[in-house]
Amino acid sequence: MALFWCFHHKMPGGFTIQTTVLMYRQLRDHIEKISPLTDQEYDLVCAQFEYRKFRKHQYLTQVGEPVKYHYFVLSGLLKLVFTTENGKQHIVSFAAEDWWESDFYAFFTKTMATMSLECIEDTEVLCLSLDGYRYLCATFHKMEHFFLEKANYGFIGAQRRIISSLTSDAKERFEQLQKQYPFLIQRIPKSLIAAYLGVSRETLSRLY
Amino acid sequence: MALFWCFHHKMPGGFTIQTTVLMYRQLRDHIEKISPLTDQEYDLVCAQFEYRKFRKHQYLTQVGEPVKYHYFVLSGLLKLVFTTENGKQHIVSFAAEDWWESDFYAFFTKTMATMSLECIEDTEVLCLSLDGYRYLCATFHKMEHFFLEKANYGFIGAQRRIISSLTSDAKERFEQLQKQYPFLIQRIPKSLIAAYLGVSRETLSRLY
DNA sequence: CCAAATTCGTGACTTACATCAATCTCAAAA
DNA sequence: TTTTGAGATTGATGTAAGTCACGAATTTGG
Repeated sequence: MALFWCFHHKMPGGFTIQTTVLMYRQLRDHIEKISPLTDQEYDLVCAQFEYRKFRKHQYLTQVGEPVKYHYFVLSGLLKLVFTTENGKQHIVSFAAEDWWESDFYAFFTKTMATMSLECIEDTEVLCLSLDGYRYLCATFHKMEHFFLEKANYGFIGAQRRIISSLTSDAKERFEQLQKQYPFLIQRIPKSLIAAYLGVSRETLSRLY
Repeated sequence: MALFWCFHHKMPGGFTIQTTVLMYRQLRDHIEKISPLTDQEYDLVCAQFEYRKFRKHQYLTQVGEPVKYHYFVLSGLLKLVFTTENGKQHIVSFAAEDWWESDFYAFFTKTMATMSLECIEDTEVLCLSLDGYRYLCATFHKMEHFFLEKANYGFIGAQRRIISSLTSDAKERFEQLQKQYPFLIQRIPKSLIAAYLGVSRETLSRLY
């Protein structure tokens, strides 16, 4: 039952009983910004998710392995990383609270991951399997609508980033990031910001 | 009635009566690769679209104006262009047959366009208004599913392009484009390819 | 058909950024 | 305390690609 199945999880403050309620509220609030649901509907929605906790530096998915889940981030911070043959890491995106993240191509097509998903901080997520995703979309028109809205805005965001890389130099791209996600600059080592912006950490360091 | 409303359109060969049937089939075939529809359903779907024809160099939407439509390309070729203050044009994407294109942010939020959508060739499109889009999504779960699939793959494609710009130099990006859309290289002036790849036309010219 | 505009290629020079390497700080571990 | 290691900074040098300039080839429109 959705209301009970992560009862054993310990909160930072030592509370246990509140956990599922928090998860419940956070995901529900998030979904209901787009698609309000009845209690019964949300119970069925919630039942498709599995709570998991990861520690800093742990992998949620690794290159070459299947991508079993689409992740909703409850707390913490993730990076989606593409690594080139020469071993250089490039950050495709970050994911903080209330963001969805996965290697989508691998997830949707059931192929092996080409990107790894790793924790920058200790992170709590809700995992949604492909079957669960399909079940939600097929069963609840509202949920398909929700995911469509998310996908549309995800696409728009990705297109913005493409425009940014086409039109702006390193300094401008950094300023745009700083403006859009100021909290990232604080929480993340500069070398990761550089790997996201597509510049070397030395160059980024010289931009101040 | 969906079957009749662009009867007056002239085909290249001089045929007229076939036009609507072709449009009918092309959009229907396209949608039914994802979501099969009954004849009645498709009639209602089709009724939301408006046929239009544009000539090379014409604008479908211009910067600063509202974006009234989401466009489905029947034939021809479009470019979605972002222009910087210094007047340089950057190509956000191309759209050929069976592609969907628009300034999505402006379209969905009813704000003014930040990108222009222009014809590279004479182009036939089917125009879908925001009301039409919402009607289709709200009325037909299948159509919401169709647009979700499109949006997901659109996002994946945009993310691929981001990865390409993070990891590859001009030559590699060109080769990737050539591999993925070989027909574009033939149909489009190299200067536009360059504006898409994010290199100067001189540099692109020297890559061969 | 010719004139005008596009398109493409190439040389000379400049620039933004990468790379390599050496410090420097600071916090956590031993 | 000393040690370690991650992160940030700074300098010297190399290189991919931008910019400016010119001209040839091709396409387009009147």
